Amino acid sequence: MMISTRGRYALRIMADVARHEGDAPVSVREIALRQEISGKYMEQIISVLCRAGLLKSVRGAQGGYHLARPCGEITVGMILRATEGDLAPVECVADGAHPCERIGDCPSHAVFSKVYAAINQVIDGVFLRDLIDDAAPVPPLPEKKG
Amino acid sequence: MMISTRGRYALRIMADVARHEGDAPVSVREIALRQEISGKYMEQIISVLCRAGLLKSVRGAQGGYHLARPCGEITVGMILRATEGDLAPVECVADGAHPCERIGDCPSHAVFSKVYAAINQVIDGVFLRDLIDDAAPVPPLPEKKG
DNA sequence: CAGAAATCCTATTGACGCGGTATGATATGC
DNA sequence: GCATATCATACCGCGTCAATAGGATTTCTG
Repeated sequence: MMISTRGRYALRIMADVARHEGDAPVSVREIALRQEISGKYMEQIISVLCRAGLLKSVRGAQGGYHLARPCGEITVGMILRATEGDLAPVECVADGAHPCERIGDCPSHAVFSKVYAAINQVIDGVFLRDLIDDAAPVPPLPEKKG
Repeated sequence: MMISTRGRYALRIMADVARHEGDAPVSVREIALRQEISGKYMEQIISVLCRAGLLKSVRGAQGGYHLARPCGEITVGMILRATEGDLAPVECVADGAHPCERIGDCPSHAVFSKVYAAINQVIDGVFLRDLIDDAAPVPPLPEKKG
């Protein structure tokens, strides 16, 4: 299990916001209710997603979050990299990596590079749009407000 | 960096043993000298590789390890799974996994399944034989014995 | 048979990240 | 001005990682 809850929650959060996009921003409390994620923990994850330019916030009462870009332009790769960091199987094959000192005598480098490429190909090929299309219809928000 | 030193060391250990296969078994001390890995730590990793049926041990003086099977029959996947566990990106897509309770409403499941499949395809398609063919020629063992 | 050389086994340690909680500051709609 | 939000830190318990340590067991060799 190499993707932690941070990345998994981030996907669910982004999908939730995408599904409920509208005039009103989506608040942490709404998402927490629907997704059953600790609100406080979610704040931290959302903060990362904002800084990564994937969400934008509306402060104050009736505030919340919007997608910063349309869901057809946001990939799973962007979301996971923002929250998990680069998904390289080992450090020395990552994008901006300093090559390890054993390269040249490293039998495994080629394999890890292939793994890295395979992972990226998948996560960069799936968009947020695809996630919400595939998924089940919008679950009802518990009408606690009325 | 989702593959820890255990898995990476395991690959180097297996490659080292494969390269130096012969009548005499390969000892921890030899490997430690060539690969610059802590001998004591290596013992633990090797112990796992033995239990996984990838290495077999020869006990006592002049003992050491042999490949349990020819290097054309050992895949990178076998080695990594033995030392790292299943390389599933999340638990719920692993082979014998109990499906998570949110399946059906989980937008990410399909993506993670694809990632999982892509990883397995790579690591199950590369054999120990390939590793030692690709790599640099056998490095000399420091002649400390003479 | 004694001892050296090796594997085997288990316990311990320090550092670090993960998952979450707590507290408070700041901004804003009503 | 107050409730409702986001924003920013600090903190904590826990498990894993990467070793280290110490000793028990097996076996070749002289």
